[in-house]
Order: sequence, then C-alpha cells, then structure tokens
Amino acid sequence: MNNKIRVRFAPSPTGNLHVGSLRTALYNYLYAKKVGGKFILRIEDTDQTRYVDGAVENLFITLKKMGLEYDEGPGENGKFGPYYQSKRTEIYNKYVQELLDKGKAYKCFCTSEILDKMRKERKANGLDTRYDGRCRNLTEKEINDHLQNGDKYVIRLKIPQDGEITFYDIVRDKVTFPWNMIDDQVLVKSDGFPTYHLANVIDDHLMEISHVIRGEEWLSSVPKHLFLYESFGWKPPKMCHLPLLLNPDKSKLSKRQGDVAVEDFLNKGYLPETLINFVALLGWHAPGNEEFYTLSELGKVFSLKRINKSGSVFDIEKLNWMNGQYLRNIDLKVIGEYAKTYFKKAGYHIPNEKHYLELVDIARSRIHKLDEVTEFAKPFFSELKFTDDDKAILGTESSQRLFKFWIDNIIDSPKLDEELINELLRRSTQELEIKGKNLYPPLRLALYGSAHGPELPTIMDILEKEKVLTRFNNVIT
RNA sequence: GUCCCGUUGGUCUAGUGGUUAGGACUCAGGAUUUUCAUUCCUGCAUCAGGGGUUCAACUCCCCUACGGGAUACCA
Repeated sequence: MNNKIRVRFAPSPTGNLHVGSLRTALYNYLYAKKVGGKFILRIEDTDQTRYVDGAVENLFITLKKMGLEYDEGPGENGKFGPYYQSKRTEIYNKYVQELLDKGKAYKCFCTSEILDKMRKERKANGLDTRYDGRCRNLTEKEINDHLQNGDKYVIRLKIPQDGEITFYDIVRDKVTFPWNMIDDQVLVKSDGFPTYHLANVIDDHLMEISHVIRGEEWLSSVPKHLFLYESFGWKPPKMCHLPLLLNPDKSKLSKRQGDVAVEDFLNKGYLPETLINFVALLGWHAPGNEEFYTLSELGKVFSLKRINKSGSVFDIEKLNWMNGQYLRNIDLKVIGEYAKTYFKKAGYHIPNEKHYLELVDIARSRIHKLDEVTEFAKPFFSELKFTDDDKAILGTESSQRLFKFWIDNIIDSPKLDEELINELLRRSTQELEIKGKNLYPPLRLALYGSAHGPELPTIMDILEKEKVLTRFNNVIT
C-alpha cells in the first residue's frame, strides 16, 4: 500500500535485548504495519570491542518470540543487503573518500593521550570538551609525514563553526542547536571501522529509510547526521525521537535497578502478549481509555503523532497486574503450553492433560507471573508438610470424625465426582453436625496442605479417589 | 560546566481557551465467595511555581525550579 515508507530497527548486538529497545523495535514495526510500509532489521556491529558472542542469535529469537517479524534483514535478504554493518566497510570507505575530497572531513592524528590532555585543559578553562580542531588545517606535507611515520589516524567531520541548525522531529516538533556546540565527530576509527554516526547515515540513505524512529538519546546527534546528509547531497529521512524508559527514580532505565532484558522478563513468566501491550503504552496512547491491545490491534491504531514527549517510569506493579489479566483471559490451553516450561523445571511430571489444565486454571487467578505456577501445583506433586498449628486443627475430635466419615463413604463408591462430594459435604453438616470453619479448613488442610486454596471438588478431582483416601488416612491419628 | 529536551494524582495516561479534569495501577474500606484468589462497588489523591496574554488558562507566551538526555576512536 505504501511502499515508500521504510523504517528500521538497528540494534547493536552487545547483549540481550533491552525492554527500551523492544519498544523502539515495536514502534517501528507498528508504524510500518499501520501505513503498509516495510520494517527492516539492521545489525549495527561496528564496535569490535563490544562484540558479544551469540547476541545476534538471541536477538533473532527474542524478536520472533515477541512476534516482531521483519520484512528485510539478515536471512531475509532484500536488495539492500548486507544487513550487517561489519560487512559493509567497503561501502563506507567509498563515501568517506567522497567526504574527504569535498573537504567535509579530515584526517586527525591526535592520540588519546593528546585528546585527554586537551579536554582537561578546556574544562579547566571553563570551556566545553569538544575537539579543538587542531588537525583541521594540517598541510599536505604534515599529513604525509604522519602517514610515512605510520601514525594512526581517525577521520573527523568538519562541522560548521557558527550559526545554528533547526530541524523538525515528529515527537518534539522544532529543535534548534547552535553549531558551535557540535563536536567534529569521528567518522572512522583508527581500526578502520566506521562509527555509528557515519554508518547509520549511509545505511539509512542506501536502504531508503523514510523515518528514523529511535530513542531520545540520539536527539543531540541529529545535527551531525543532518550535516552528513547535506554533505552528500542526500535528502534526510524524517526524525522521530522516542521518550526514554525510566527507573522508578526517573533515571534512564538501567540494569542496576532490576531486570531490563526482554529475555529475563520472559523467563520470569511474563507473557509476550503482556510485554508488547505494556511497553506499547509507555509513551504512546490511543485516544480514550482502552488499555488492552493485541499486536495486530496496535498495528491498526498506532500513530507516531500520539507519542508522548516525556519519559515514562517502567512500573513493575502495573506490569504484574497486566500479566495477571492476560493469564486469566487468554485461552487456558495457550497458558497451559506456556506453563509447561515451569513444570519441567520443577520436575513435575504432567499426569494427564485434563488435570493439568485444571491445575493451571486454579493457579492462574492467584499469580501474576507464570513462574509462580508451580507453587500452586506443589501440593499435588509432593507430600504435604504440616505445621504444629495445622496438626492441631487436623487432630481435633471433630476433624477426626470428619475424616473417618469421608473415608467410609468414599471407599466403596465407584467414583468420586462433584455430585458425591457435595452430598458428603451436606451430610457432614447434617449427620455429623460439623459445619463452617470446622468443616472446610480441616478437609482442605488434609488434602491440599493449606486451609486456604481452591475449591474442594477441584482439589479432589485432580487428586483422584486413591490419593484422596491416602491423604485422609495420613491424617488419622 | 555547556547544549538540548521535558513537567496532568506515588506510577502509566485521557483531555479542552469556559469540564464536578476522565480512565488504569497502587493503597484503604466494603460486597460476593465455605477459605484464599478472582470479580464487583466505594474512597484517598493531580494540572511544578511565578509572571503575562485573554472576559476566561491546566490548555497560549515568558521566566524560575525540578527532572532527564548528550557532551567517547560505544551504540
């Protein structure tokens, strides 16, 4: 429908996918869906020192689990590949030469020691810490001497020295920066690899990206990028900078204050559906009060224009609540599938599907994260342990009479179904004159190990007749 | 320090030049349930402050405060 709209998610593979990055990916994806454009994945792996083994593979897996399938990217090669920046160095080299030829960039031979010293001096003089441009005007001879010496160099952008630049951001509208605050950005590192700024601009142009949707931390780099586009004579894409996700103390969401990796949330039993829904609502909202959306619903109502300007705190409490809602409302069989991982981990063998689903069902209304599911299944899979208080309740005269009565009445009946259970409950009250807190708590305690919990018929159904009898016999003194 | 961006209850947010400023989470109380949980109802609490503009400002403008981001041969 709109083939001109092309957006991209361009993570660098330095670890697990961060929830902030998930939201960036999601917004890109949703915008593409909304307008019928293309969603592209590009791997920004230009920093050799930060390379993390397996990070790219994890990224693919996580995106897939989240349902964020890309139209173009690694393994889905469109005509704009390769989609790994580490495989595009030759492309960058060509364009860097063009910049050098045009006088928009220059070789800088300053070592990191020189740079450190320079920054300290500037700071001491109350100046900012920009590069002072001492290599800007080296003569041909000076450059050649350095090269002959085998001196390492970087290539820097020759940023204008005065005036200001104003651009339009979809979220923030008009933004202005004075040029004299912008650093002569390094474009090519001494190892020959491009920096983010260079690679990003070239790739976005070559891949015909129409909208750059990324985190706000990039806003202050926009002037450099725009200067690059201008230097090449290219039309820049539309800019859209997303507000940051925040810790409870309002700083940028970070690992120090809890989990931030999507994978961690998944492992704890937050559903992909929840994560997508929750993260979508951090910084964006449709008109009105609706809070529940599936991924495809979001793709219909999403709009860049409705993205907020201010950062949002990632509130675990609300995430928990929302996950609880999803656990209760998604089809039981689906939840059952998700839950199997945790049963396996706990070493609980699933006896039969019907009882298993009953079990998941009683747990789902009591938990917020799926990793808590086995806690509610535990009484069915291991021997019950009683505290002294429990024993006191189980040992009373009326409790004992109650257990014997139930054993006697269950033992010869062909099956233990809800009808029989309700009848026995009734007769316990009528014939034994045991009722209320002398009736239910002891029974539940004897069978489930806790006075609180699921309904008796449910417990007995899952336990089945044999085990019910065993457990009653266990508490007869 | 400098530059940039932001500010509706504790948190996520809806909203308009004239509203009793709406919803959700949390918290408190209550109802339902044999219990727990679920569910439902009720309540607490907000337009950062100060100046303008205007008949009228939470809404538009300016200043201040506060918060955040950027200030790397990381992205």
